[in-house]
Amino acid sequence: MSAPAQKPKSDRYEEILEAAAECFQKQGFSATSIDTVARHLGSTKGRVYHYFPSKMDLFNAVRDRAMEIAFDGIRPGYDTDADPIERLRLMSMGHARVMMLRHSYMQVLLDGLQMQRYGATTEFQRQAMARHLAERNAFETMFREVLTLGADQGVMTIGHMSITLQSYLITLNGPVFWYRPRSDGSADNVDAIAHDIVRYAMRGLGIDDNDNTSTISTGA
Amino acid sequence: MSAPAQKPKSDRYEEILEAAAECFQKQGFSATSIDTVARHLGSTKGRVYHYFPSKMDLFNAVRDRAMEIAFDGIRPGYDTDADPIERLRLMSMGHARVMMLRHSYMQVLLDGLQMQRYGATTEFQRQAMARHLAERNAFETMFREVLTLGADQGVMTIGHMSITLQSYLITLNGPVFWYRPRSDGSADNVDAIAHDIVRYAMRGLGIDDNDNTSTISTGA
Amino acid sequence: MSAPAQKPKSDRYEEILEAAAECFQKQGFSATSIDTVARHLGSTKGRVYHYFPSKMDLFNAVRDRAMEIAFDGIRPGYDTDADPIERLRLMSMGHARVMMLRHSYMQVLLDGLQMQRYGATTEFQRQAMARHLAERNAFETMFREVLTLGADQGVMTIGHMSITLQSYLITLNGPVFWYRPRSDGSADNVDAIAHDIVRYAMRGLGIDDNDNTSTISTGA
Amino acid sequence: MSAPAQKPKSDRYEEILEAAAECFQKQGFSATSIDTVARHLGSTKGRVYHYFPSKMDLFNAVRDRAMEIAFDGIRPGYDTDADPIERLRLMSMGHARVMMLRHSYMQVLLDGLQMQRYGATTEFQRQAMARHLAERNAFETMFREVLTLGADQGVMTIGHMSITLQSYLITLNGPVFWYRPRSDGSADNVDAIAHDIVRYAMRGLGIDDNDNTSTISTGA
DNA sequence: GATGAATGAGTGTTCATTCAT
DNA sequence: CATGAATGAACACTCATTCAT
Repeated sequence: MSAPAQKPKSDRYEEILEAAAECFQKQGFSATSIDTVARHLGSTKGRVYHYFPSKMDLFNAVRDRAMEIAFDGIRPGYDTDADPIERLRLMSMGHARVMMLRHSYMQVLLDGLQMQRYGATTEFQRQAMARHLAERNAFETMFREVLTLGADQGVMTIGHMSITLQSYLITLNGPVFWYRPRSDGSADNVDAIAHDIVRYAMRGLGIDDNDNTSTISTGA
Repeated sequence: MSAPAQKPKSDRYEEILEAAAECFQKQGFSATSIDTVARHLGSTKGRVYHYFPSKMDLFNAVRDRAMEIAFDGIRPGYDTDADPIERLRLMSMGHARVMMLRHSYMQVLLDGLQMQRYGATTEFQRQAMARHLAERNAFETMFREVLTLGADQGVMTIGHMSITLQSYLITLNGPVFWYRPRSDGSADNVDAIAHDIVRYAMRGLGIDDNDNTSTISTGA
Repeated sequence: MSAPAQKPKSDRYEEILEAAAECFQKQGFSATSIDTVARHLGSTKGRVYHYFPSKMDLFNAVRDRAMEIAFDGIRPGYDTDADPIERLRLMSMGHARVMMLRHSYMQVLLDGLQMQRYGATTEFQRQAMARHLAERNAFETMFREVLTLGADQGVMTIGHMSITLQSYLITLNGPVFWYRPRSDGSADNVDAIAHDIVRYAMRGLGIDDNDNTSTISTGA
Repeated sequence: MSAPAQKPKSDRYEEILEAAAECFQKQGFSATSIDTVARHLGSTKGRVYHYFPSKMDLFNAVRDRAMEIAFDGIRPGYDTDADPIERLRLMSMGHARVMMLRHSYMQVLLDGLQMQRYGATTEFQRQAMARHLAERNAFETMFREVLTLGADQGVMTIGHMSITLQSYLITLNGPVFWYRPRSDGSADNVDAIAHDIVRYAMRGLGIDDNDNTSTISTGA
């Protein structure tokens, strides 16, 4: 049930990817050196370069993986056979949870979007960037669809679609900026936080569940 | 005394700060070299180092300036003698507008927050970081106050205060991620965009002006 | 016994040698990596290292082979039972032709001579270098012998023997610097070019056949 | 009288150029590291990079300087108001002498010509290469002119012009391959060697001065 | 025999920083 | 004030070589 659809390349590959995700998240692309990643792995650069031909390729691989994870987070909700509000709620909860549970990958994802400025020098890079932007578009479109449906049915209040969509998504993305996973790896009240965020975001669309309670524990 | 509150250091100083803000925004902290900033100024490194003892100090100066700008954006609304909803609206509009009009500085601000780990190597650095975090806290507190007031008066619906506050602020910050200033420097429909964003954000608090129109022009 | 004088090691060995000759010729010793050679073979490094213990050994092997080829080019002429002029002409034609027909190997040979300083680090290396220099000496001596004979018989005009010998040989080597094999592998007018070069070189020794025609076709 | 036509950039610049010429000569382009050059200078890489933006630029600078030197060697003879044979003799003597006296630069020059194979990756590089080839062409053309003149006047015997020209030049270039400057920097019998080489080369064109003596001292 | 993984030393290059002028 | 020179520590990436399989 938890086996990933695509075969996991190799344990080494996954290991490096994970380490890279954490480093890129903690320090950003430029400030992360391949040596840093290698040290994180307890190995030398050579290992990294054996699996990834360049730093940019490594970053792209992390970003691609992150994108997959993001899609996996919303697809169940998107595919549900329900009314737009319920579908949106499920997608949003899925996304908000991923934002916390796969924090490293998600932060890299956002960094990467800001990164058109790092000047895609090579043709290959430009293609990778274009592909990534296309995927982001596809991701946004899934939300846009459901929002449009809700607007048409008169159950959601949407002003300017693009602005509203961006605002809605940025709200769900919020945890990236302040959430820090428990160092002890314990369960955490991720669900409760996600619930609060989604409620706030959906109210912005005029959807109110009249439930004003919060179950977030105040932590340690 | 007609001198402005904070004396404008010197034209040279301001010039460098502005150039640095643009460079840091375009490429991020790590990817920006002092040479880049100097070239942007049409001078050499020497000038920069004459005014700022290190790259980090330059960055801190930009960040401090950005923080000032952010405060300036919300203070008029905060100081207004009006009900919480109106104060919040004014503060939010001010912030959203600054987010677009002073885009460079604001992006640097957000980058800097993610960056608690660019090695606070020196004691001096740690202090600078601490001071900055304190200022950010003060900034948030101004919003928190008004939100608390609104909640107490029953005119705003707030679940978990921290989550809601973060969500509210991140929504206003949204433009940093997708707004690009008109290259021709023309007026732009900043106000219209800000209006839409603020309406969305406030709806999340249960405040609805029932105005569902958008006046955003679709541009050139 | 019908086996050739030097047993052809193995097909694999020859294959690698040939590929290495081409790579070393195209890019020089330093710029050629073992990976490059392997890729040229359509295999991986392992194969190369299986037959040659180090890059330098591979290079030495190519150089040795090149030396053999050079000897093979002049020996028939040298062994001919004829007067010095005819012997010299045959040797020279043989050498000039080899210079074009075995272009890769010959270029490696010249490169190697310039390279007495690629750190003869190991004792083994020093021996290989010494052996190679001895062979080069033997090669030059074959020409020197015939030249001396010609001088003694008064049919060749030779000033300072070493200078003249070096000048004579470098002239024959000329094609290495500008000859490029036809990419379509067609017959080419190698003989005609060789003929012109040899005539020029022999005139320098005061030998003139009074034939001033050239049969070089101007190509496609 | 010995002041160079173009101002000598700066002493540092010249110093680096000279060191680079020696290193490139001794080890070739690929095998020479910037660190090697710096060590040769008794400084660090930084100095080299302060004056030359890249290794390739450094190499190009050396090559350009070498080309100048080569031109300076033959121009007096070329400009002389005399018959073709005398002009050719003067040019050839000049070239042969430069080949020994400026040995490092000249060897780099020849290496550079072989180097089209190092794949000119950047557009800028391609231009530099093209410019260099054009200069080499101009150089060859000066000889070709005089040879054509001599052939027209019936005082030189030239078969196929290109082959003969290349053979002639390669003969003059000969010392690059075997000449080693006296380590004690003493005067050396450069002129005597040049004289022998030029006589050999010109005999190849059917020009004979009937002087068969050599004045080369047998060295230490 | 041959491959893929891994390493460590190096190589070109960048860059923050210092300093003499 | 500002520049140019210089340095040393990184950093991305390459490569000869070794080794387990």
